[in-house]
Amino acid sequence: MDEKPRDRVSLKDLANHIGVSKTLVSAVLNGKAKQYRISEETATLVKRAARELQYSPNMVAKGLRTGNSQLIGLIVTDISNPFYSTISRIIENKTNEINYKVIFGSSDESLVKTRQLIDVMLDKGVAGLIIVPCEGSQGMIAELHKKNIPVVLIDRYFPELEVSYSCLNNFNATKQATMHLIEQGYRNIALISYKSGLSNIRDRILGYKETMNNHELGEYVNVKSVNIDHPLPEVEKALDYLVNRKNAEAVIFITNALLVAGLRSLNKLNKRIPDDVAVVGFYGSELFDLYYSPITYIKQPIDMITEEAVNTLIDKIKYGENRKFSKTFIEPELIIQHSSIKMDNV
Amino acid sequence: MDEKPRDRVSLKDLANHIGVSKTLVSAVLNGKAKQYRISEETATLVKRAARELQYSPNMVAKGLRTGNSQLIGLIVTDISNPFYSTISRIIENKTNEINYKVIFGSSDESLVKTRQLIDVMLDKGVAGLIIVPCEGSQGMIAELHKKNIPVVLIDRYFPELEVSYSCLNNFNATKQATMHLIEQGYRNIALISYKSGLSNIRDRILGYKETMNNHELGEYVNVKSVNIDHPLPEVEKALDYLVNRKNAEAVIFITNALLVAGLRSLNKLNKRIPDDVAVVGFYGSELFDLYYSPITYIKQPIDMITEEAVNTLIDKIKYGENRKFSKTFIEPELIIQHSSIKMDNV
DNA sequence: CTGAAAGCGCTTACAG
DNA sequence: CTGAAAGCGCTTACAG
Repeated sequence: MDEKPRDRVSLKDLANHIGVSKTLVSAVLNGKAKQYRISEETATLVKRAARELQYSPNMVAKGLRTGNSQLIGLIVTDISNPFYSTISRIIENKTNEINYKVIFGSSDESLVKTRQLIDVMLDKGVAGLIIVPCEGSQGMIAELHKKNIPVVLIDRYFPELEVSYSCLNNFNATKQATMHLIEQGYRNIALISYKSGLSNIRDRILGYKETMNNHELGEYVNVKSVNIDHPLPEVEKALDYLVNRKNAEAVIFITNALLVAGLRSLNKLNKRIPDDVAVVGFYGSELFDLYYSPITYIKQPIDMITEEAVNTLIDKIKYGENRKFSKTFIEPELIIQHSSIKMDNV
Repeated sequence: MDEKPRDRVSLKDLANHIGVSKTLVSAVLNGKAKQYRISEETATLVKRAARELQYSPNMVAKGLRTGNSQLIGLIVTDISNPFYSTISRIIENKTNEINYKVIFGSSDESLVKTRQLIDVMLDKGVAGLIIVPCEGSQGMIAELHKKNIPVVLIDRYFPELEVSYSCLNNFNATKQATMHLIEQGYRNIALISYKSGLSNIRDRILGYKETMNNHELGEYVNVKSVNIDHPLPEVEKALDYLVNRKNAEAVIFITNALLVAGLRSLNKLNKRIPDDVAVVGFYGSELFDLYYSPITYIKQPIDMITEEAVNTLIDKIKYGENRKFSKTFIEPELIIQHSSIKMDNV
């Protein structure tokens, strides 16, 4: 109950200690000594005292006065998901360079949570936001943009919005994967996806479909979309149907979680990879390299995607270029391993 | 360059709009209407206006005035590490309930970075800190505690410090693992560890050694400690030595990263699990269940460890109980799978 | 070259 | 029941 004060020394303390005004100290410490034509000696005096008394400015007060909080808000789907925690780490590194800190929140794909997160982050005075937008959040995003709050989307975008974003080229991702399987000699190629209207999912499906059609394999196009919350049972059912009934020779899983569910299911169905069915995954843990059949997967250059997003946001914050609309698609890379190699060819 | 103002309505705006004082509005909105004996009608009037004008308080200003930032600082080793990102998520959930946000930082086991992170977090006015302390950081931690800043350690602790912490019972973790292997009939059991003086590593080694000694297997005690930065080559060398030269029948890997390196190495050395060598891991990804020999591992109840840490911190913040010293060890759980079963027994 | 004053948006004694 | 005033720790015109 008795909260002892944390005896930090304030600007005032420091000024009193030296016997000058707060204005002076503030100017010196903010590197404006020259601009204010403050004498060398006074400046060094102030700097030394600041060091000796271990003065460090109260950023809250500074933020209130200048309107600059040096804080960035990050809203992801779930920080405990390795993909998003990797993004977080890269954002941390990039923003640390310019002395910003990031506060984060997980939306769990919920509109309500997204709204709450945006609100409190704004209340905390974030200078800008990096958001992995959930389905149906275009209204909120547009609103932010209209209020002239710096915001950039990552991982997903809304084509109808002129809000900057940085994403994987998801269309090319599944195009590459499908091409690779076709080149291997597979014809009956299926794809397992989520029920979702998000841009990344949509583009991944599109890349697959168009590639199939362009190779006159339209008759084999087969997309099974499962529930995002508990994919396992539905993935199992879908695979049973695709492999046992439709004779699918290869399956593309368009997220990491779907791949995990897929591998479990294929084991259960007693299907060997790639002998019974070839597999291509997405993103992927290094652990898939240790699998009995190392998994071919689409690699996302997360660092490039994220760095682009951060750079864009910083530009907006620093130069107020919120009207500048930048869209970035980073190209994927297909890592070919054992799981997608047609054994007949070997 | 022309930064448009973000036209948020302030307390003053709101007060002027209704035609009352800021004091009044502030009191009502903070639920102190009764305390200040403000009439029902005025109160409802204020509340309605607040809603209509979409007033939301500037937490920065509020924080400056009250000294309460509603911000918690979290310092982990690396936010992109799944173990720490899971911790982050749990902290997020717990703190959201009481309207706190968390700002995070990764120390990379570096004292310099830890120091920097602590400093800026303090500058940002965090109400308290949750820290995974790196080796040699006891000085900084002690300093924080002396300054009466609420801090609780997680995952690791310093026995010489009276600073609250919440950790796994690491001693029992390896004790359980070792016991299990002994019960299976293994005698020549080795352990692979990091070169580190951190409490969690130390306790894990201790649990193994004591258990071995208590079963008169002291002659087999064999701890190989590798460099934390690039474990793979050293793990491979260690395993070659342990298995091929010392005839180790079972190996305990005391972190997730070591296990991954271990599995890679055993593949390379053409050793089958558990036929040639039994394996027990730590923490563990769900992907290990999919391995050709599903891995036995020590499970950390991360949620319990983390929730305890958060609760402790919140108590300190709310009730100023920084003198209360709480140490918590959460018991591990051994998940027994295929990799540690002695085939002779089957 | 240096300082007094106002103000960022709040809360909190205090007065009436 | 309500409001004027001071102050949290800063920065920034402005005056000298």
